[in-house]
Amino acid sequence: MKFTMAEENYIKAVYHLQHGQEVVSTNALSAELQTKPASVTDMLKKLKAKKIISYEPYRGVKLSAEGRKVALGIVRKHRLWEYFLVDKLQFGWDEVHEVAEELEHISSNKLIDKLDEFLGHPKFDPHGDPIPDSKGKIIAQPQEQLSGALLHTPVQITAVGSQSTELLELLKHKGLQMGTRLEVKKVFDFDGSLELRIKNQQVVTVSRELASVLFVKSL
Amino acid sequence: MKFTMAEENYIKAVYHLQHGQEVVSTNALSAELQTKPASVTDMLKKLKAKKIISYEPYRGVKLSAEGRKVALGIVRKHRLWEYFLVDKLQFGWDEVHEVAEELEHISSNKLIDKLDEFLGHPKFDPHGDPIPDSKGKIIAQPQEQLSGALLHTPVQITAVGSQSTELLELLKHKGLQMGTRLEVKKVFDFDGSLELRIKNQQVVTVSRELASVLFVKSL
DNA sequence: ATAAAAATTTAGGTTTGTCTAAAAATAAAT
DNA sequence: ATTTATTTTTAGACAAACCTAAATTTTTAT
Repeated sequence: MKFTMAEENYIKAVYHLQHGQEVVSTNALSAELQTKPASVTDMLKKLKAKKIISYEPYRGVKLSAEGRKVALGIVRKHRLWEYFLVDKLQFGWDEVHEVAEELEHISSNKLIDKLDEFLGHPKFDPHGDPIPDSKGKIIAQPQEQLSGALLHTPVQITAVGSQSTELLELLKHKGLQMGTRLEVKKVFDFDGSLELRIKNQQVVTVSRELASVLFVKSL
Repeated sequence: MKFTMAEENYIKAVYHLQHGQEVVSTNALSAELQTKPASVTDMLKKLKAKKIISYEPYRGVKLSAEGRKVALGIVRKHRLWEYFLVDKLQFGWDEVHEVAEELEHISSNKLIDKLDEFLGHPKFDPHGDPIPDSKGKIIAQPQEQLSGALLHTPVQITAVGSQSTELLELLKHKGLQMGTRLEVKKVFDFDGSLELRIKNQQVVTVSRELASVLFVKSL
């Protein structure tokens, strides 16, 4: 089955918002896609007719098995293109998201499989998110939040929870990126902020909000 | 100024059809774009309002200076992507056109300039067509038609006049491709067909129609 | 120079994806 | 358990890009 760009964007949005949630609300989609709730309702009807989602009025929406497959295909394209942009074209990891939003809609499967091969079948994109393989298989990462890390224990940043330019700008400013090694020096209970030491050098403070979207693994 | 995909396709079509011609007709665009003449008229009005073309009802259309710049930008993208597909992803030169038709609409200028650099600033695409540089400068190739080549004079294929799958399929079948060396052995006045010897080996016959869309340079 | 043919434009519709405003359903609060 | 607030859906419109059918202009042929 073929999909328009708009349909693909809705499918991808449902996929992302479904993480953890049982169903996704109309308003959540409206916010994610920057459209009005009424427009979301229209599209949900259309996707339901195509059996991509299951949806009952007022009851929220979730992807069907077929829909999940489609979503994983789009996510695969998005992340492979991001890897390409950073690894081959020397883009900064914080400036690839928007371009990949366009590239992910190029339809050729042959293209994406050849790209995958050219890149050496990478397993993670530049933000640390796993790349689904050509069959839609995706490595489930045991995402450990920085906010839950032990004190004085060296960890490494493996993923960030969003690709908003605002977040990426903040990380850049603080000198944090994928693979950065650090340890938590202090936790302030008042506001949940953390004091980190990066590579045994600079000390930076991160807010509770920031710490909750940074994922790490112990070293 | 920004353009929709449909607008870009019209601009590119006018550019291609304008080659040699003073103005381009509505019907020519309709045929090229596989749409009805009435649809073409609608779009011409729109592009005229945007000052991309000059157009008077019933009088045909041509690109404005601005329109030419836009067209060259699209052509540049198309040909760089084709080069990428063949050179990096190992696509056959006859299977890249359709994918490039999609990729040429990706908007990021940074992307295309980085891609250009990554590819080593190629001057010609896999079909032998020149690639405009980032300023819109394009090498005018002195396109010598095979149908006008001298007998028994070694020449090399430098370009093909169209990217239709039909043409590319035929070339593949005959064992002809970019860079193929050959010489014309005989010209049949009856139907304008040519007998060629490829690399001093096989002998193939090509029709007048085919010979007129193959471009060569003397060796 | 007219009549016939071809090309082009106009007029009026359709589909996709969006919107606003109003109605209906669900959830929250007193 | 009502009332109030929030969420969601319906109804009706709009722009983009296409279509068909009919009218108009230009070109070609007699």
